[in-house]
Amino acid sequence: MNETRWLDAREMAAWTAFLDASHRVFRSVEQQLKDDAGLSHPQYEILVKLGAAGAAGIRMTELAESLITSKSGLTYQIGQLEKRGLVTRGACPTDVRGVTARLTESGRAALTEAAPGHVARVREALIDVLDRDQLDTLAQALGRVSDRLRDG
Amino acid sequence: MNETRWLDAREMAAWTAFLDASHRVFRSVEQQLKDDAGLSHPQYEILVKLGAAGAAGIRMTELAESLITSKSGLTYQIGQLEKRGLVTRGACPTDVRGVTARLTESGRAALTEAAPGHVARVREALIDVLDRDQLDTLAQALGRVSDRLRDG
DNA sequence: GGCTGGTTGTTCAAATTGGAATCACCGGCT
DNA sequence: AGCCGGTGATTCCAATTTGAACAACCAGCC
Repeated sequence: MNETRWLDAREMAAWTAFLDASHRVFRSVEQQLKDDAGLSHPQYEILVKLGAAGAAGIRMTELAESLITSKSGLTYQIGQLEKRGLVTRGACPTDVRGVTARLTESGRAALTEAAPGHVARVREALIDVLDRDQLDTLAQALGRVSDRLRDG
Repeated sequence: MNETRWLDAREMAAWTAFLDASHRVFRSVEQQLKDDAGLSHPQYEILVKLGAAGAAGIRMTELAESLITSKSGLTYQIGQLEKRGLVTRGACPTDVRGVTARLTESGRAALTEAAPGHVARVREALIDVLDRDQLDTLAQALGRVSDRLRDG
């Protein structure tokens, strides 16, 4: 049983800033999307991924992993979006069990409509607050963090 | 209506890394706490704040703000922790309406027990993955982001 | 062919969350 | 003292989240 290596001032500052900023940024983004587009952030992210996937759509499991959410949670949200006509479910060509989600025309329109306000808020909350070097360091550092956790 | 300033590659990289790392780090931390201490991350954060507050305790509203959560959510979680005997509610000396939450002995013990494993996971997921400069930049950049959102 | 371990997506129950409504109280003002 | 807008905390409700259980199916191997 090793002795605990507590966080020093520098490390604690980084951790609390990360915690605090994450909570605040997500809260801010959530608010904007809800108010201006009637979408939750998870829902918006689904639309973005589906938008990028094109006509072929994406498998549920793959989508869940890319969104870093649970499969059951995704099933629920896709259900919600399907009810609103923004998304359709289709059979997967290569696997009978598989389900592919696709954006409808209406869904693509909703995304197009929601995107500008969302980007503006992301700039306001995070991007435009940082300078070029900070952006690069952030991308590199947190990219590394993500990669480690994805593999580990 | 201004034209939308979309995110360029650098900005998009920072945003997606931030999104991705946040989801993954929180998920990892949540998992560790649940498995090893039977606490959710929000609950652990409550214990930490109460631990820092000492015998005087903290007012509910102040605690909610410092945790960046809703008041109703905090009421619920404090209720859960109270059931387990980790926290007590007391009257506020200066305001009859006020409620101050305090850590019990048992709560302090639970915190002491949970802390090492939690810190280890935070290191593993975030801190030890970064070098000194990255930590400093992260703290400075995200600190700035937090401050802006807190005031705005 | 038939078995077996792993995968896919959904369903289920339980826990959590946030916002609106509510009730009691504070503090300044008349 | 009495009024009034604002604050503190809880309650209530609807929406969401997660993991476990489940049923159907894939793929490699005997």
